[in-house]
Amino acid sequence: MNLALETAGALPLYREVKRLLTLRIAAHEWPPGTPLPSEGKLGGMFQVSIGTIRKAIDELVAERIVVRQQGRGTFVATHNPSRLLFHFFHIVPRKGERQLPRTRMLSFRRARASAEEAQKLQIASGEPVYRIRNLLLLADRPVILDDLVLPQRLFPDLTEKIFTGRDNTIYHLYQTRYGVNVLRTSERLRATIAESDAAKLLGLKKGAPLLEINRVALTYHNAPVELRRSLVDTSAHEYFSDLGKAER
Amino acid sequence: MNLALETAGALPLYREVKRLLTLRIAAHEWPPGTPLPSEGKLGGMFQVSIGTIRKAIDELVAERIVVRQQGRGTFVATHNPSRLLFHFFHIVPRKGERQLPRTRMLSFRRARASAEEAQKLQIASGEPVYRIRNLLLLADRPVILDDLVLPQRLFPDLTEKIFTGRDNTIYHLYQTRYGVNVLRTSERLRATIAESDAAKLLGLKKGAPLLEINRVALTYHNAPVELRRSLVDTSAHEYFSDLGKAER
DNA sequence: TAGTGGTCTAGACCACGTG
DNA sequence: ACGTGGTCTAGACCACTAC
Repeated sequence: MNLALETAGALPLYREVKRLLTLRIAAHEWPPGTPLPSEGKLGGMFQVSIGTIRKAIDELVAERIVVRQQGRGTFVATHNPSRLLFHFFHIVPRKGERQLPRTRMLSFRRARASAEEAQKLQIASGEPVYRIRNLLLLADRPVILDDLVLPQRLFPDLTEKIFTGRDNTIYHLYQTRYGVNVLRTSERLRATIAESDAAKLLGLKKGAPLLEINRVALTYHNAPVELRRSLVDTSAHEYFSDLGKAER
Repeated sequence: MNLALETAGALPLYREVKRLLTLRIAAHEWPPGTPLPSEGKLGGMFQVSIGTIRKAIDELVAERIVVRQQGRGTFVATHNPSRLLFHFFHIVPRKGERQLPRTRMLSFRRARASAEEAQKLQIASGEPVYRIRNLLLLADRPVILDDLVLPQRLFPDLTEKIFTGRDNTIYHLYQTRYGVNVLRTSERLRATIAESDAAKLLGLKKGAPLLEINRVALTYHNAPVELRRSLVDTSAHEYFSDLGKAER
């Protein structure tokens, strides 16, 4: 009964429902933290059975776009500290419990995207970007040096003050102030050697080994929204990767 | 209608079906590569509806224990090269297509598990293990130095000859000869510095940066079956991690 | 043509959270 | 008590594979 849908071209009904739901979530019709209409109501809206709605939402749950809570409803995912800790922050102590870092901004500049950055961010070469350098502390010791590149277009009025003033995570800021919801990341890691400036900031000798992480953060429809290069002192911490648990 | 199941203790029916299927797969009732009975037949065997069977198999598919093929059947997963390449081998060229490595064994020894190894492998300290050192080549150049630790109990008659003689991947050998099916891995990464022996084997200067990967390979019920420490020359290669696509 | 998995429906009942 | 998601069922039809 795809009365209201029809637009589909050989796409299974539940995929079409999923596509429409994702579009409306991305358009902030239901902002992060708010509940979707109940499954029954969605079935009425789209003129499909509740089973089809459930199958569509099943996939949104698997992609962490929404979160189900029995007895309460289905909610658009938000950037709370625990989500950040488990899905986006992979640096853990070699011994002991994982913890969230404190951030200290070192610099905030406006610049233009290099050809390589533009390609990775899927913007035009030379488009305005922010370049931000942060030092991340774990247990009050500097462990990570982050260099971020953000398209100015996505974060129009971002200032050093706004960035520093937040009392929550960076991705929470992107989400609440700019409606940019980071859903997943793609990372490439390699070993490198501390240059003099990184060594100084991390309290290491020049030539010490560092873990370099090049990250692209992605939002709905896998659109890139942030580049991040992290240099990590792995003398007391590690990068944790629990792959294959159930990806797609 | 849980006539034949009953054993469940507040466990949803489809989870109980999944548990029983996993047990029987792990017991090699249906070896890797063979099809399960059809969904209809399984429904009859367990006295549940086909929808419940499908939900159980859905989760087995998500965990890559089985693979569905429309029109053919549902098959127990096997270690073919493409599966290895995409799920278990994360080293990719910084530029260019990913490729499978060639392996050259450097040493094969029988030894006893250290306390730390025993703990990670969930065996008794001092239990017999194999220690194997391999050099992995990509595009005919040495890139990875692997040190493996395997419990002898799981691989009773393993010899250097068997290990070297295989013309397939290591995990394929575990599976076909010993019925040990590696399903997922848990890895911890850090940056380190090449010692003299590693440097020599990888064709690097002593003190060059290396990516160190400590892996635990897991089979059904998350039982550990192999420890592996890899040292990777990341001057021309990287570790690729596409996290958050849809894990659980 | 027969058998397999893939989609979709409709309805019953359970478990949980809130008032 | 009510509304939410969670489980389970039964049956129809479609799409693909093999013979």
